[in-house]
Amino acid sequence: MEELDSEDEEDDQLLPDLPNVEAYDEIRMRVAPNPNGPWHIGHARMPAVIGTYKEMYDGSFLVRFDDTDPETKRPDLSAYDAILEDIEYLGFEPDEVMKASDRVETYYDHARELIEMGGAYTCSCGGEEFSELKNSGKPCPHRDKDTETVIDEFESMVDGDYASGEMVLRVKTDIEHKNPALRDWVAFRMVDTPHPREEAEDYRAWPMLDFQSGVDDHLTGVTHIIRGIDLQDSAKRQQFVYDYFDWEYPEVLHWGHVQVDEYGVKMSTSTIKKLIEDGELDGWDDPRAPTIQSLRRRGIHGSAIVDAMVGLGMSTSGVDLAMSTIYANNRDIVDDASDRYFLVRDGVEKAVVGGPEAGEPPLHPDHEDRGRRHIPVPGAVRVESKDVPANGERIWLKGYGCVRHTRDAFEYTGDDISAVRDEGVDVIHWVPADDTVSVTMRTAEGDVTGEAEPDFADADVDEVVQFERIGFVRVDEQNGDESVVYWTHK
RNA sequence: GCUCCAGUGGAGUAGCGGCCAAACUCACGGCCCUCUCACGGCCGAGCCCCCGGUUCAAAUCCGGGCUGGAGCACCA
Repeated sequence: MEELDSEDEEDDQLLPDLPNVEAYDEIRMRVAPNPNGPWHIGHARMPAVIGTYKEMYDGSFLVRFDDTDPETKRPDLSAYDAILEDIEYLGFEPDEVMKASDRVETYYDHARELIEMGGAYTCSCGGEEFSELKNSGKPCPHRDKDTETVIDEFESMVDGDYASGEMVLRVKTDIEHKNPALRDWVAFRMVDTPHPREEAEDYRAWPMLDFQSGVDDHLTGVTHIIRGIDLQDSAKRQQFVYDYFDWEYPEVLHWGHVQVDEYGVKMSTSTIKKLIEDGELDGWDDPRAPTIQSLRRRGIHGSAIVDAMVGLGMSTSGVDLAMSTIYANNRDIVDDASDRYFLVRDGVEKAVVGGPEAGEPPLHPDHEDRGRRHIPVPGAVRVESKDVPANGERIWLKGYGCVRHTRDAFEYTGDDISAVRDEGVDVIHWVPADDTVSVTMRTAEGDVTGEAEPDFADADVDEVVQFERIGFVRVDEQNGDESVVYWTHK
């Protein structure tokens, strides 16, 4: 019974326990992005889960930019900082930051050591040629070169004496291994294109992910690796290197791919980059882009994203993340603080006959103490065309009173709320016919324009407000009678 | 073809031998509250992929199948 009680206390933990935590003094993890662009929403899962585990175990994590491909997945120089900013916005602080392209000499040293141990060989087979041998479980003729030749050829690789494709260094694994994915994989290859970072532009022999990452994980004391199922075989590949060096492989967990609904744009860094280059998107923070920067500009809090990502758990199957989950999380955070205003899109002007000179709805229905807005009625108001009642019918202008649609005007019929409570009159939002604030609302479906009530000019840039009956928005620009807002969610 | 991995309401997760004709979050529908279609409250919705087996007892264990995903790159 005592055992049950003590277990109950940890019953509501967010994520399943990491394996074998007792074996380590400190749980250490890493986030290893390729800096080929700012992050899309799916990337948030890395810091969200790893950061949460860090908190659970009072551990640490480092950010390591795996930027060892200057060509195919060429690093974007601005992405290094952009990614670190994304992580900070999500609410996490890395304990350390490093770049693989700063550590190339370390990889060379380990390659030399591996060669000395007979664990690697230089190979000049063409890709297809080798693939055929490999698939039939046959070694290539280079496999049995003597160590000296291998060292010489590797140094030539390091010196940049070969062109791309001429020579690689392979790890000697098991050419007959039942899983073809593990047979004698490439550890280093030649790349003609210089690395975009000045510090690394002279290197031509670049390590492949499995070598670089395997060496780094050990050298940086990583105890737990969490990565996608696309890297399922990586641990098994890297195990060969670990065996040569007599290292202990960290614990590994894999998760499936995250798919996000609601976007027309494919969630891939290269796709988004192309759309921006082609001018289809205005930038990484375009509201139509499925990126972290975009959500940020829309006024979504990092923790709303993090909670949704953590909620996906650690399943290895592919998962669909509904944006509505992020929105619901964010609404929880934002609703109480957001002041209310009226915005009328697609407005129709109606003269108001009779009635007071202004309406005064509260800034927030649950917080009368915040005060009221003042919306003048200069003889006419503007309402959304879909809200105009049929002729002869009544409608309640929120914070103002009841009007009847007669001929082409609104005739004031009083402020007895029983019209709404007992007689079923609908309540709508409205703005004065003049002196409104022109608003451009940027949404994932494109820009929407409208007129906001005068007091909306008081809303500060960066503030999240709710346009009643429309949704929440983040104020992006305020210029007196003109304003740009970004759609947050309903 | 070879090798891995997974399969619980619309989405996600939890449960991992009896307390489970299944819990939670989001979505959806309905009702209530409300001068917002926000917030809040209540209700609805699953034969736990299939077939066998083990067991007094299976969503939970075992075998087979089916379906889905991933890898077999000089990408990460």
